Amino acid sequence: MKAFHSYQNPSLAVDLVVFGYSKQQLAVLLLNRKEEPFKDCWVLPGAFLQMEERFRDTCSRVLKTKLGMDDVYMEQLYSFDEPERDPRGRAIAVAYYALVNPARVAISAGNMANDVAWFNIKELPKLGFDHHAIFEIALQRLRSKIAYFPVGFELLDELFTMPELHELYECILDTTIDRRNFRRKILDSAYIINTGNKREGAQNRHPDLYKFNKKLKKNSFQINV
Amino acid sequence: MKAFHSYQNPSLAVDLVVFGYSKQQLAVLLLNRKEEPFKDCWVLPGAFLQMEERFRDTCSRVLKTKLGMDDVYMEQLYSFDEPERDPRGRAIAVAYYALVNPARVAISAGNMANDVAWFNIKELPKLGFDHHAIFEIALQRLRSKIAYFPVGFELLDELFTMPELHELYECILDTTIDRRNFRRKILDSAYIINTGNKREGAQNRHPDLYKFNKKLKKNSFQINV
DNA sequence: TTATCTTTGCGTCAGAATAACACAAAGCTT
DNA sequence: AAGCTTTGTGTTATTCTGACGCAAAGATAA
Repeated sequence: MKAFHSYQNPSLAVDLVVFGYSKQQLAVLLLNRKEEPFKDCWVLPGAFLQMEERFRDTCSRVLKTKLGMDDVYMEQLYSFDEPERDPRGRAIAVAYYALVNPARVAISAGNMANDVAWFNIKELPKLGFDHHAIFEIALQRLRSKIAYFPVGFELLDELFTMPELHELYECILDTTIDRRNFRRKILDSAYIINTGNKREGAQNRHPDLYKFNKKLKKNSFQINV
Repeated sequence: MKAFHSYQNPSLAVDLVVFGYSKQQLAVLLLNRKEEPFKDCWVLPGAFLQMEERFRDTCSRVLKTKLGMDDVYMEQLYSFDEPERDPRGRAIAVAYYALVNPARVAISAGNMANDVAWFNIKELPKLGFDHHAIFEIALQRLRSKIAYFPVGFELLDELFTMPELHELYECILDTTIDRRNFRRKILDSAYIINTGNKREGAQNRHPDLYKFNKKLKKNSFQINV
């Protein structure tokens, strides 16, 4: 990262909006910057592209170093090019969003201290650079995507119950959805499969455990908001 | 464009998929390359980012020089980073798609000769670089977008008839749509306004002339394929 | 002028999809 | 065993959709 300013071409970085769902809350992973500019500000994790590295590889590298994670679902979001977005000079950012299950993530001890943290999306701090705009677009994309395509299970355990999936949707879409109508739509789409087992130790009636159906019957459904 | 290879950062270009609709055909604008690599191949128009230039500005510059056009509807599509996509070296392309009304376009005389041309999307030549992949993604995006959001009028004259809009949809979605059901859906969405005038000189019954409604009642509709 | 044809505008109707809601079974607590 | 909460499974009224009929407007030809 020695020559940040290339005189010919803008610098090229990847910024990541990492969503995690835990305890009925949607959270995003932020990093506390230790350098100027935006020292001590919270920002999205990111990195400059290395030679011969693809966007996806850069993302994986960040996820591995910051979170110790492999095999994360991610999708390209948008490329940001406002000339003033980085006070150091012209910098292009290709934004990706990722979905992870925080339960499976071991944030490395070194970072755990206080420079990496999950924030509830409704209680975000002020973010450095243009990262708030990036976050907003990511949230918007996640919301529209989850309404018609099965990405929700990326945020849940391998086995999950119908109420858990239902709560996830209500949380992400920030609305109430009729439990019974939701159930019908999801089951009709064959997006999930009933394993026949039940979640033991639940509070009252033990709900059925489902898993994601890798071969979808329909390739889409529609949860209206 | 002197230093194509920046040793630190990949070169950064914009590629444009320009769609035009004319004579009941959807066409895309291609350029015949005069230099290596891919000399004499058809490619998407594009340009390298200049200092302090934003993606959108680069697009406008290309549209202005190649087509003599201003004020074109465009939208960012995706950023391409395959290391092998440009044989000269690492090159990132930010792809945009644009919608124009060819009737309003005067391709400048110099280019008109034989290096810029419209191609029906069903009769595309072999394209240089990874431009076929870019085109495919653009077409896919246009199709999904037009099915739920009013972008079609960008391809038509300011005043248009219901049969014209209907044909546009059938052409882009590459399917047949019941004329009467289409009419109902579009009118229900309040996406267009009946001007009260009729297209004179039409073959038989003179159809009503509509215009785009800038203040939409509903912000979406759904034309199913 | 009248008959005929094509195109366009408007309406109907059966079936599907949806929203709102009732109810019972399963598992806790007392 | 009674009462509570949670979960699974209906039911019903309404809306939406797809398939289609029909008449008005304009052109053409007898």
